[in-house]
Amino acid sequence: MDKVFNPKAYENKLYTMWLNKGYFKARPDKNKTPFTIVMPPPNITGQLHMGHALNNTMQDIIIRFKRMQGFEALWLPGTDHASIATELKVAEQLKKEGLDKKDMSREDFLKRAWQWKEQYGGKINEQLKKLGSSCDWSREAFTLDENLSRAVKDTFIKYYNSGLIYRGKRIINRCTSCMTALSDAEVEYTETPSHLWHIKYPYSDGSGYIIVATTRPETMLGDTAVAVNPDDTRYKDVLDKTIKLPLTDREIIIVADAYVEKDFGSGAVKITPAHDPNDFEVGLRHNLEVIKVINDDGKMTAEAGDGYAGLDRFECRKKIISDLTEAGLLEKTEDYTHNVGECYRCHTVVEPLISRQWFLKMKTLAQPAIKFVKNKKIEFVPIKYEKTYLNWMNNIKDWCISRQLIWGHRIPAYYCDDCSHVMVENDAPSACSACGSKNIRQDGDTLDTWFSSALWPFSTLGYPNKTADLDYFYPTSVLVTAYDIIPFWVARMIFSGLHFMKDVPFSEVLIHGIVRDAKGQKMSKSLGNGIDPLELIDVYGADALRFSLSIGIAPGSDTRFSTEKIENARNFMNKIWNASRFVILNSENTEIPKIFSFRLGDADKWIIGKLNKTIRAVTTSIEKYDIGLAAAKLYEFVWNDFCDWYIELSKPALYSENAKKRGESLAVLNYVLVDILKLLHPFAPFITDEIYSSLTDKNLKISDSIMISHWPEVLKKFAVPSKDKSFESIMDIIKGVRNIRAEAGVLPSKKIKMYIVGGDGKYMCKNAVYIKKLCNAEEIIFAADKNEIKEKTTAAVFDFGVVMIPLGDLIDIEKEIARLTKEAENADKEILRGQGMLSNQKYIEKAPKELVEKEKEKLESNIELKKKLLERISAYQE
RNA sequence: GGGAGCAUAGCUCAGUUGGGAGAGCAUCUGCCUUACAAGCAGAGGGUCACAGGUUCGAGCCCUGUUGUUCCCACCA
Repeated sequence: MDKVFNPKAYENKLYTMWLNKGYFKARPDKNKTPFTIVMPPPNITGQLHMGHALNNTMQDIIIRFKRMQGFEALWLPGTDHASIATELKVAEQLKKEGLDKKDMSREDFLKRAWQWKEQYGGKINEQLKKLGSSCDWSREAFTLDENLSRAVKDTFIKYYNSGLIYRGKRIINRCTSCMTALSDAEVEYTETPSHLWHIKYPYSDGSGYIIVATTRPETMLGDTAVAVNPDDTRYKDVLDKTIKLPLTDREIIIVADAYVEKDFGSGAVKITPAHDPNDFEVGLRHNLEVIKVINDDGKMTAEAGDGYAGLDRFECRKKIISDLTEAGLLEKTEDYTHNVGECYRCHTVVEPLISRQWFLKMKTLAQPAIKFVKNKKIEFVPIKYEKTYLNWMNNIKDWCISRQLIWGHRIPAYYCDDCSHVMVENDAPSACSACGSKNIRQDGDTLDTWFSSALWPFSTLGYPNKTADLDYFYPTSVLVTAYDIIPFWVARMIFSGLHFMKDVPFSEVLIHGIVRDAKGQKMSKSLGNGIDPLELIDVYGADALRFSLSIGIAPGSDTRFSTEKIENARNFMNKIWNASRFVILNSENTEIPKIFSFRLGDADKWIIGKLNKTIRAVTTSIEKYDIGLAAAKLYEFVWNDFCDWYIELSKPALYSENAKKRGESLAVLNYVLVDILKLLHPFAPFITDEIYSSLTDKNLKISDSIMISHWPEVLKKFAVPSKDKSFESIMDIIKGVRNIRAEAGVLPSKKIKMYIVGGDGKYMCKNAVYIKKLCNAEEIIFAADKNEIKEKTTAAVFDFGVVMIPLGDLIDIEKEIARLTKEAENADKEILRGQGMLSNQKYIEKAPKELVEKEKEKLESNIELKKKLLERISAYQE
């Protein structure tokens, strides 16, 4: 083993070894229980960020744990084609070469897109490998793969044939920059300061005007009515009037509709059915004309009229305002802040406009998706996210699934140019099934990327074919993802899985938070506060990064990342490295007996009892997916119990001449160490395997790699640490003496003499070697009679007795009395508290018996402690 | 407008069915003690947001208040 902890020396080597040995591979095995995780596929455009690092660390911890527990553990990786994001990237690249997507054929563009994918698309997978991800790369999937594309076509056709997919003209969100429709989920709203313009709409008969308020005056060119609330008495008499729509030569009507709020603005609303979802509904109810004045590219259409047609929508807005002002029709302009929808990819303001698109009907699909979650066939961890999910599912609207993009799954719909017949089929029909015409063309649109992501848990396992994989690994076990894509992805996988597989896609959904920076801000490109996980791996090592992301996270909560955290994790790795080095170096050339073939010492029993407790805590915590707690328990055990105490306790034996004692001590050290490495392996796979391969104790069952070793089990014999003269009392003495030494300013190198008065002399005598070593004492006199101690001493007082230390001139009697008096006061408080509780009849009756017993014991020990303290104090005062 | 969460040490956060408040970092003191100074030993530091209630007992359960964060809806 290297003297210095240096993760770079072994990380790549080990990963290659794991890959070559095929440890990540999973295959159906009837003798084993499957445990499956499908990786949330990162976008091919993606660079590994801290969110990925957290997400994949959690999955890797779970999958490595289950693998060690003996499950057939499959972690299935892959990437998502990310239509919008990729198309943007490719178009950008083309632009640099002076090319324009618009001038290219579909085939040429696709060729470039695939080239781009080959060149840059695999990057993120290489990054995931650096993190140590133990996924089965032989199964790596891509949403545009042949198999997955077949699944997309198959499901589209099945939906269509069962009437769940329809094509219709609806208001959709249009990104005028990406030039495509977006689903509701793909629109992000941000509060934006703007204005509310109050416009006078004159009646045609010249009898005055009605005032309407709007945030989007340019849409007035497409107004086909003004609506008022039917109960609004102010407008009762104008309902049969018409309005001369300003800046146009059209006359529009006034309708009464309950959608209008009487109390907002003037109580009259301009209705633009082509550019607002609510207006569209009003239009349907009143049979209004639909006039589209804004085009797919955000420019005004010909119908906007002379002077406006061809203008950009925001230019048009300015012109409308100035024209209205000129005409004296602008009543007032108010400052107004409201939510404006933006494209989630490029942040262009989305334009709601009427358009013919493909939709998936959601109401019927949502029903089982709600039921299975409510019945706990799918459980959210933590449970609170069930509400987020149900809230979304209960209020679901039809899903606009068509996109005006090239990079994606082309919609398998064909139109007859002669009779307009629509055919939805797997392969292009050669002739129209209605009129026999050969003039057939395929729909030019592709599907929303999330349509293929929704099939991920079964498309990656072979669907639509009935494969052995699908049979064995589906439904998958747990889905691990951040809360921000519950609607986008989790919800859609659930209804898709239920519809096509007739079974849930996973039985548990583990939701984690997002990684924020040290100040608690979201990491983002625009803020420039993102941290590159690869740079962290380079500096601190992958294990440190993983551990810093695991420790102290609470399920479902956001976590802050800071250099302090990863430094602390790195220090922990260093600690493990050095503790292991200590054990391994001492084991060299030593005959080590089998553990339990000899009588364990009290310290050994203590550490094995602690180990047992840790095994149980870590195992149950990971099983509950409480990764943060599991990591914290391990940290505490390894650093505080094993390193700070047990290794120190083992030194007297290791440095003694007694070969038998040396061997026995090493047997325990190796035994505990190997379990520590195993427990830690899911969190820190590299360092644990590197150390594991250096272990030399032949009694340990060492496999080729810790990856394929067995998860530690609780030893029944030590399940409950024996309550005897528990070793903790020895530790208490050590702590007490160390405290006194520090307080009195005794140099650590100075050897002291100790008298122990009272207590179980035999037990303490047996463990004297530890006290001596850890207190740096040269002489301990047990069961001393305090009357015979003639030296001036300072004392550590316990309920069982007193430890007296002659410190000569270092002793300050005044301070000593003050310290002991304070301790006595504390003991007194405790006594009063205990007596109060125990004299409470109701407490005695209702509290659990063990607790009352414990309370009694405590009271007795405090009374004893106080007595001893008072004795000491009076001895000083004499 | 609807919903969810959070409020505990200077900072970041744990706290498992209610049974004497914890960790890491930071601070202070002393140490190169042959695994580790990326370390060791010791110390200080909290009215568990506020007000009520339930209980023998509340950081934890209930009600309300205040502050704060997020999600959904998108009233022009």
